[in-house]
Amino acid sequence: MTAPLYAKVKEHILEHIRSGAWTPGTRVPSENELVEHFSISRMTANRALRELTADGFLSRVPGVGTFVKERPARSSLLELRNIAEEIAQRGHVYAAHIKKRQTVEATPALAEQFEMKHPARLFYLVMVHTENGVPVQLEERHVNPFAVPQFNDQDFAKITPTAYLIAHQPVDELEHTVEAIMPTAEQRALLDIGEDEPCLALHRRSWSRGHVVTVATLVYPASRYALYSRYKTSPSGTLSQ
Amino acid sequence: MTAPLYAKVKEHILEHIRSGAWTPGTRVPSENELVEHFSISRMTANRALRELTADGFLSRVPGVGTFVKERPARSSLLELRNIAEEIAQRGHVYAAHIKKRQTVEATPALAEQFEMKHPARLFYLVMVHTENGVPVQLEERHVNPFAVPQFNDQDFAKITPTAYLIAHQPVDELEHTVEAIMPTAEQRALLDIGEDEPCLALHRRSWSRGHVVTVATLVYPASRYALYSRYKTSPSGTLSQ
DNA sequence: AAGTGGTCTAGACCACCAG
DNA sequence: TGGTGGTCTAGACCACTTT
Repeated sequence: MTAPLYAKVKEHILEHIRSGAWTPGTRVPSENELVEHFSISRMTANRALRELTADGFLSRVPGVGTFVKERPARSSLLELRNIAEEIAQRGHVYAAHIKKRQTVEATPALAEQFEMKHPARLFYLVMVHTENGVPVQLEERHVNPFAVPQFNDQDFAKITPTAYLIAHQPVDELEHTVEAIMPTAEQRALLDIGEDEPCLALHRRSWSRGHVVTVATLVYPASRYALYSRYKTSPSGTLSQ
Repeated sequence: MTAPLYAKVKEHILEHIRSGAWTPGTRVPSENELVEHFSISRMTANRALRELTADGFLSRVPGVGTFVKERPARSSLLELRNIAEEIAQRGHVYAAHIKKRQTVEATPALAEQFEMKHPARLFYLVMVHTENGVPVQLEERHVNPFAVPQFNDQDFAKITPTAYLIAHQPVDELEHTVEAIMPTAEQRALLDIGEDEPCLALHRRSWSRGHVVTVATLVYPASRYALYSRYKTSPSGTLSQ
């Protein structure tokens, strides 16, 4: 029932990082110090520190010590990740600001994106996600009300649209397009960036049970965000095309 | 100099998986069997199996055994695609222009990217890929000569660096970072674009057998290229996190 | 009952870095 | 020289599954 010792040690260290008590660069307790403090063997302390290092939270230097790692702002391209959690994982403060929330008539272009035969009404949402008060993502999203009727009733200060959609509709298929753009004046204002800063635009469509559920454009200021992915290929290695 | 015992055990198991001798579902040797076979302690065998499990190669069932994992349906925005084939598929004319081809001393930053303990010499290549005569990709690449000694002898007008590397080194792991940038004057000149055009920069590192083989930056003019992916999720659907 | 993985201990030797 | 991480050993107890 009770968690393994190495897990307790990991959690102890993670709490200090998440709370901000141990900032990047801070030296964390050495293996021997953990042995004393928790009355555990060195192998157990070693496992805790080694796994946190593999997870990217710490970096170790033989003969010197173990330190809290600087965590770059990166997001996985392979997964639908909840930006609120991602920011919280970095120990930073997340906040959401809703800018628009309407029901709109689909334009022909939108109807095509939603694979609709006849134009219909769509939920429309514009919000800005901030990390420590700095805008890092502008989200512009249309949602098919037939797929997720309750979508517009949610409090998106409490649950992000992505999290809500994941929880309520199984994602069967995903489409992503990434491009570099120069933001429009309106986008610049919402993200609070200068005139010459390019942005990354991530366009996402997701399907559930054969129907397009949502079409979203996520705009990231170049100076504040990069998309990241890392993965191991299968041993059989059918990676190349 | 010689590799740690747990690493040797991992490599031993990975070779059987890579070669196809142990297919998904196959039971791998138990900890006690590895203890006998390699004359190691159980903790060392345990570490090897535990790390391979964390890496996604194995799955363990207490009281039953350890098994080769089914390859997860893994698709990516960023598969390794051969740009020459991609352009040919569109029925357009592909051409490559080599701009630089040198052997350079690794800077400290590069040595770190290559996970080298001591700086060493690297192959360095800069080339421009064109579609119907228009530059669409600027490729700046460093290659670890220990991993691919013949790399610099190739004729990259006939085979792209990506295609050559795929053919000669199994890619075990890939890391991608995508960001929006304003190109430098040199990049602008090579890509023949105007002053105000942002670009997409795709940074790629690839590993083979635990070593970094190559570090590449691919720069795409925003007006001429976007990254695209579409895929179905696996039936088990562990997509969201 | 025998085998499996999951965890943990109390030592040990080594290479490395600091003062 | 003492502290650090990196590795390894030879035991141990436990919960669990299979036979």
